[in-house]
Amino acid sequence: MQRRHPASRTGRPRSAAADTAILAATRQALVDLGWSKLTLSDVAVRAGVAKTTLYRRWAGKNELVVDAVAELFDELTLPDRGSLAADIEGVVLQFAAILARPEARSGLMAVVAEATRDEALRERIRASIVDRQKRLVIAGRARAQERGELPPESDTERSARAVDLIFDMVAGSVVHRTLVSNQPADAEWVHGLTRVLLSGLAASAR
Amino acid sequence: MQRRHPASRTGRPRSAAADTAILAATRQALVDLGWSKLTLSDVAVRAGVAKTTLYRRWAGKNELVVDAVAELFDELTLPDRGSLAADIEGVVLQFAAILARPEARSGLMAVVAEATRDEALRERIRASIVDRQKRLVIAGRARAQERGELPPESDTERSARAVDLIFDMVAGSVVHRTLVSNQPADAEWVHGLTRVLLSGLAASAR
DNA sequence: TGCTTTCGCTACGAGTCGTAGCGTAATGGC
DNA sequence: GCCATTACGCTACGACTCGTAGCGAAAGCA
Repeated sequence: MQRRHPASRTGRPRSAAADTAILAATRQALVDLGWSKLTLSDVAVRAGVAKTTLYRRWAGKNELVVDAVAELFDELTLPDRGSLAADIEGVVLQFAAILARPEARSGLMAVVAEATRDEALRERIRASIVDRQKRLVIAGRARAQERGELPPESDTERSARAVDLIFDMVAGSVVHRTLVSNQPADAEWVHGLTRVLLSGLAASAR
Repeated sequence: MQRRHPASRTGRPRSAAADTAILAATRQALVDLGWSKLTLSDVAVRAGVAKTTLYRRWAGKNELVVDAVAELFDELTLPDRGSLAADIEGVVLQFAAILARPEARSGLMAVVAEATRDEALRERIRASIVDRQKRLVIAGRARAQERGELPPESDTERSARAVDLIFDMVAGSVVHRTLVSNQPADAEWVHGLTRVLLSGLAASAR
């Protein structure tokens, strides 16, 4: 994840177990305390390591929480349910389930907020969360094109723009529903979202 | 905005000019310092009031920034451009312009993040920002139904769900595009968003 | 002129931050 | 086995911010 000396072969190696414990402790602290009251001292105690060890590995609270939250989204998979609509509903429901967890809710928005004034942090978020999960949109789109549900797209630039748009729409809608409107992204809501996404407002209203 | 004694007629009245100055100073501090480095002491100096005055009027940083940011969104209007698509594009571009301003970027996401662990703050955000702007969706939908672009809806509950869904999709998409993907919600992007919103993915891809 | 509330100012204890310094532990090279 | 190197645990520290208390002065209203 963060190798400063790619070929550092001498000296005592960093404890991999400490990484795991620290990231887990960070998530638990997010659950118990939330972003604003989370302190690195507290995380260190929970993880059973010294506070200085945290500062040796991460630049600060922002970077630590990004890494801790990023792991949450790695469990996302794209199920094959036979149709584009069903595939979308499946992955969106997984995404919603993650966002329902308190460590994701309080952590994700906070680092995004911090990132508005920190270019390096933005890049870290994009690399370890956003781009990492964009694979789902790409795979789903390709599968739908194979099925004939979406027309094939030869222009790679147009294709990239479409993927970006879909990702912003899907992720943005679920995040806004969950964190701003503060209402559950349950099966019924996801069904409505999928219908609008595929057929548009006029058609989905019948 | 926050009248503790609705009929307090005696004593020295609170300075309305101070409110204006404090909220403006808060926005400027968000521009200069961002959320995390913004302190109430600093805002007090900028506004030319004592720090204690701030604590007499607002419970803390969260509530102050919500009020300061909420004013930004009051300038939103729904232009009548003749078609639903054009109306949507118009209001979304306004929304994007506000979100491009640094005081909105750093303030909005931060208070939303804080609100994940603060029910009262969630309610304050919902009342002074979300529900307040939902009027735009309701008005735009009604106008489209008059034009015949959308079928009329008699069931009020279904109608409310539709409004909520549209609001989450539009606001969420723009916020995600602007703050997470960190790319401009320009005319071309908004055009693509509107097309998917109205016609769906399959149709919009042609 | 009194009564009431707000305002500006100062001072304060409590808590957090990030770092420096030091001795110890765990590797790989020789 | 010994040494160079790096990571670790621990303590202590100055700097900073927080939110509040206490006071006298100011600005309204009767």
